[in-house]
Amino acid sequence: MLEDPRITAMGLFVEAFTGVTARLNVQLAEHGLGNVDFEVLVRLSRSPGGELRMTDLAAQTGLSTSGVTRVVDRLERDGLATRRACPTDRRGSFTVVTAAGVAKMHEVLPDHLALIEEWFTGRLSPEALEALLCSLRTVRDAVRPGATSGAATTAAAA
Amino acid sequence: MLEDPRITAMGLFVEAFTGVTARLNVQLAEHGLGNVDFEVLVRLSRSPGGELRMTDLAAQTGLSTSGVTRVVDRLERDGLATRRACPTDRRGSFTVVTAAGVAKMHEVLPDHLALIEEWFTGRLSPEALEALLCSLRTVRDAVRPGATSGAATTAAAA
DNA sequence: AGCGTATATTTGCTCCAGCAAACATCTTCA
DNA sequence: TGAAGATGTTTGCTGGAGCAAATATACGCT
Repeated sequence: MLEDPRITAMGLFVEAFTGVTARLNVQLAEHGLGNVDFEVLVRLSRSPGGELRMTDLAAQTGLSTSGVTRVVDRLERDGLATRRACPTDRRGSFTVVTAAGVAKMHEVLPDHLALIEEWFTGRLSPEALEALLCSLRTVRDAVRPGATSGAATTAAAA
Repeated sequence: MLEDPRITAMGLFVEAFTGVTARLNVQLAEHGLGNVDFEVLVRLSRSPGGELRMTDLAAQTGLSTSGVTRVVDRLERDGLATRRACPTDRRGSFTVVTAAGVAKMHEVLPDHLALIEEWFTGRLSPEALEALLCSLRTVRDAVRPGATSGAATTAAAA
């Protein structure tokens, strides 16, 4: 049972994924960012107005709401984002990426993209990559029903 | 730059992987296991004699050595593994899976395999799965040079 | 208007993992 | 033999993330 092909498949998934992210995290750490912080900044930067509700961030990232609170605390401490009160619902907050946050993205992204290519996308033929992404999309859609944050992602990919 | 296909590809990788592992972790948690604990138990169970050096566990799992110390502490506390002094090198320890540990595996694995199939392997056609695994193997080999723990894994897959 | 429930965010507490230092033992080489 | 350095494991400390409770606000119904 321990040699079941499903275990093997999952093991490969784990090793490939953790291996790639470990490489990327090294670079992010050099810029003083954790992977979570980076993901949040990317999502903010992609959003119209550069802002998102805390709740939406939680849904998109898969963090708990308290997790989001603390990520945004860090970003705010480092001047990369700010909170803005929601005008129509006084319970809510927007997180807004600052100019410094945008600048940080421009500083980090080129190398980041190069690393993704070096360790992931560039290792596969265009056809293999296309097939891989298609399969990953299938799995993602199964496993993350509400993640229509991916709507933007998916649209961009199409 | 934020819409770069490489970002999109990586995003898909992240979402698919974290989505699947989140599903699996729910089940493991029901049995009182963290994903790390489970991985260690699997690797021990697969090894001849059901034992591995702490250092080898660290290399195979990607944990730090102190991380391994504490995982094994937990397993030992729960009776699922034991330490055995290395007879030829008094600095070293083996971690040995106990009968209870093996029993736990037999208790957990069937459902675990079913979940892998439900959320991952079963979502793809056999050809697509084969292609996916091939690509993942390519990436894994690039990104984890020494991970010849995968030797066992790879051999089993072949 | 006013009560009860639902929703958005934060805070307190706890667990888990990494790093660096401590410690024990081994190895090498003079 | 006996130091100096290498290697295997554990320990102290810190930061990050989740859960559940606290807080603030909104909404619905009478």
